[in-house]
Amino acid sequence: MSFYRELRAHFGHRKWWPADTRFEVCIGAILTQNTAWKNVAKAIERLKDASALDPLTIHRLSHEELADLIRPAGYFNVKAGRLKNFISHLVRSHEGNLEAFLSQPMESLREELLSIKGVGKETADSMLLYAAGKPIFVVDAYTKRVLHRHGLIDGRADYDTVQDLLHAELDPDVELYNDFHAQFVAVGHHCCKKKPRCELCPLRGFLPEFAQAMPDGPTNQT
DNA sequence: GACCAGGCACATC
DNA sequence: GATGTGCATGGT
Repeated sequence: MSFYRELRAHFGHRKWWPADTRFEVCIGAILTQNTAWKNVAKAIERLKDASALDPLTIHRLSHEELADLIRPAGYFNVKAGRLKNFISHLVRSHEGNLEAFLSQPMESLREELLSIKGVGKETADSMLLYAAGKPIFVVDAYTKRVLHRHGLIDGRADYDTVQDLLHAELDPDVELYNDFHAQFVAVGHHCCKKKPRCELCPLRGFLPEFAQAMPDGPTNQT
């Protein structure tokens, strides 16, 4: 869709997610819940420095040790529990083998992820798209804010509504979903933060008239 | 010193 | 089912 083309032309390919391994993507997805990525990066760095960025090592750490390592990411007690929940599930159901866990079909994998306490829709979908390479669109605060600021969704639209809209508009293409979501984050950082429509916004052409055309418009041709 | 940042589970009505 | 609250650090 042209909305994506504008962003892509402005920001270039974003090459997401910022992580070296699939496991790091999963850990980052939990740590970034309601938290600035800068703080998450610090926490991940601390895990790396402690040689603790792998399932079995984290599984063996005490709650206190893990919480202390991820302290910079905030909510460290909550998140230590959530990381433990995720890894306990991985160890119990797949002997700690993340590749095996992620290689199952998307539907059952999503259901399994959502059954883990501390993994909600956004966290599950981030893991599905960016760690497992499944074609599912990640809806986060940036996605909603940018779409809302440009008149494409209602401000109170819930997760499923926004995701359904994107799925209906776009071909189920992992590369597209990957980079498109990253573009939302880029424009969210860049200029969609406080001002509804800033002068520099690469999407400034997409205002109400486009919004009206969106629901049933043929916007998914590349 | 407020206010915000790539959520989620749980309590309450 | 909708709405409110706790969780916490670090940057602006």
